[in-house]
Amino acid sequence: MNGVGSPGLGIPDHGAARCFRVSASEVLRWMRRPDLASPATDPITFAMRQVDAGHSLMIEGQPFRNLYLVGSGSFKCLQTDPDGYEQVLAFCIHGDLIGLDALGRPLHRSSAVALEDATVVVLPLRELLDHGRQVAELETLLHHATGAEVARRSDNQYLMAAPSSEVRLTRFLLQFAQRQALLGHSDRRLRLCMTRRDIASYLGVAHETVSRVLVALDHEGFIAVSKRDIELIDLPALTELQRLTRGRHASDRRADIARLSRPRGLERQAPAARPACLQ
Amino acid sequence: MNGVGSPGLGIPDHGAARCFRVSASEVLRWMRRPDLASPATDPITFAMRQVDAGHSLMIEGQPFRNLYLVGSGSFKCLQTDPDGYEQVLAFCIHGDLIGLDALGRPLHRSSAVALEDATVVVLPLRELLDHGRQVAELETLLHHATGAEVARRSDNQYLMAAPSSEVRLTRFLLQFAQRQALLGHSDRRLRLCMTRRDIASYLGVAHETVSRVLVALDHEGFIAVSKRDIELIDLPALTELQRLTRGRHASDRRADIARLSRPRGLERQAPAARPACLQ
DNA sequence: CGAATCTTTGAACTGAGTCAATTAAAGTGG
DNA sequence: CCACTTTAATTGACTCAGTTCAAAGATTCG
Repeated sequence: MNGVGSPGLGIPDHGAARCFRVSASEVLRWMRRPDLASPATDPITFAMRQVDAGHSLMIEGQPFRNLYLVGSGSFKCLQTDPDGYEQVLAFCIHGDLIGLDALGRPLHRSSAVALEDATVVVLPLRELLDHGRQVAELETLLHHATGAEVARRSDNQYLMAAPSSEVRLTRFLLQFAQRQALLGHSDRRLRLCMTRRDIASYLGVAHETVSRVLVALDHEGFIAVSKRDIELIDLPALTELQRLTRGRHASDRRADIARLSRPRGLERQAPAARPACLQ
Repeated sequence: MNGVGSPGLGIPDHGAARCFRVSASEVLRWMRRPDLASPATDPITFAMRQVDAGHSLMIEGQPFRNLYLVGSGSFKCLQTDPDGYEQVLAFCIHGDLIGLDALGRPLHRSSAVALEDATVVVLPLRELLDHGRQVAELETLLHHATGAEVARRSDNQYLMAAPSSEVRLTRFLLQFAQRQALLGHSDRRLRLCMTRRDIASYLGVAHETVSRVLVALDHEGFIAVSKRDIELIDLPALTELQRLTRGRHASDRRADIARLSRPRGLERQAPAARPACLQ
C-alpha cells in the first residue's frame, strides 16, 4: 500500500523508481507472495539502489551482507573461472532474489552484472532475520525464496541435460517466456537483453550455435527472430520439441515433431525429407 | 556428545546405526558445523530412519514435511519427466541434506532413491523452525545448508557447461572425490555406487559415453577403473583437464594437457601424435 | 567517424550420439 | 546350487550435430 513506483499488481514502474524506500509489503508482492503482505509488514522498509547497465551489483569474493531483489531491469549472475571464463548461472528479472548462494557464508560466490539500467531493493540479511523473528511472514518469505532458487537451479540442470542444442535453446526460450508471463507480460513476445555469448555460456554451447539454432527455429516457423526480440509462433511445436529427452528411439520422437510442424510451417518446403534440425 | 554411532570427528558408523535418535549436536557435526554444537543443542533429538537399497526415501509430489540428513549410505535425487525420463539432480552422501528444494512449497519436487542400504535423520521442518527460534544455532544451520545446496547446484551448472564429455566426467570425479575427502575418506580412491546410466543422466551425456570416457582416462593413465571402484592416479593432469573451458584456443590448452600427461604416462605410446583425447 | 563488440555465416573436422550386438553381473526361482 | 531372466556395462560401426577457426556484416559506443 505504501510502496513506491508500483502501479497495479506488482508490475514495476521502470521509469520513475527513485532511490527512496519500499515497504516489506511491496517486497512481498513483487516476490509473488501478496498473501503474506499485512499491516505488520507495512511499516518495515528497505532502501533501493540503482545499477547502470553493464555495472556490477555485487562481485565474487565481496563480503556478504545483503540480498537484492530486482525491482526493474535485469541481471546476469556469473562465476569467473581462474582462466577468466565467465560461466553465466542465471538471468534475473523483476521479482528475483540475487545473492542467495552466499547464505551461510562470509563471502559472495558469484557476481551480478546489470544487463540494462536496473533498480534493486537492498535487503540486509541481518535486518531480514531480526524482523523475521517478530513477523513470521518475512521468515516464510526467505524459505519461499530459497526453495524457489533451488528449484530454478534444478530446472537448469534439466535444461542443460537436453539431448541437442535445439532442445536446450527451446527450453530456455519457454522457461524465459513463462517467467515473463508470471509478471503479466506477454508469453509469446520476449526480449533477450543479454548477448548471444551470455546465452551460450548459460546453456553450455558455443555462441555460434546459439545464432544458428535461432535461425533454424525461425526458418522452421517455430519462432520469429528480430535482433534481440523473439516471438514464439508455434507454441505447441516448441512445447513438444522441448520435451525431447535422451534415451531410446530418439529418431521416432524427432519424427513426431516433424509431423507436428509440417502442417503449420508456412516457409518453403525443405528439399530433402530431413526432420526438424539444423539446416 | 550424546549422539549415536559416530566415532571420531563426524565419521559415521555405517554398521551399528539403529533406529534410535540422534542429538542436534550430532546433526551439526555431521553437517560439518561442529562449531555450532553446544549444550543448548544437546537435548534436542531427532529420529532416524532406515532405507533399503533401491527404495525411495521420498517421492515427487508427496506432501513436504521433513528434511533428511544422510547418516550412512547414499542416495540419488531425481526428477521424472512426463515421458518417464529420469533426470538425476544430485548424489547425496553422509552429511548432505535432502529435500531442500521443497522449501516454501507444499509438495516435494523430486524423489530420492537409496543407492545402497542407508540411514537418515528425519528433520521435521516445523520442529526445526520452532527450535530455531530458541536456539540460534539451528537457524544458522538451515542457512548454511541452503547456501551450500544452492552453491552445489551452481557447481553442477559449471560441470555441465564443460566443452567435452571427458572434461565433464573429470569434473565429476574430482568433485566427488573432494566431497568424500571432506568426510575423512581417501581423496584418491572412490566408489561410484550408482550405475553408469545414473552418472550419464547426471552429466547429461549418453551412458555409452560414460563407459568410453572412463576407459579413455584409464588408458591415458589418469585413473584406474575397476568396476565401480575408481582410483585417481594422475591428480595434476586431471586437475588441469578439468579446467578446460569453452572459448579461444581450445586446441592450445589440449596440447598443454598432452604435454603434462606424456612424462607421467606409463602405458604404451600412442602411435599418432594425437593429444589427450578419446582413442 | 573509427574502434570495439556483437552477430551471423561458411567450411572443415571430429566428438559424441544412436543403434546393435556382445559380455558380465546380479537377481529369481525351481 | 544351477539354469534362467533381467539389468548393467562394454565395444564397435556409422553418422551427424556442434565445435572450432576464420571472416564478413551489423551495432553500439566513444
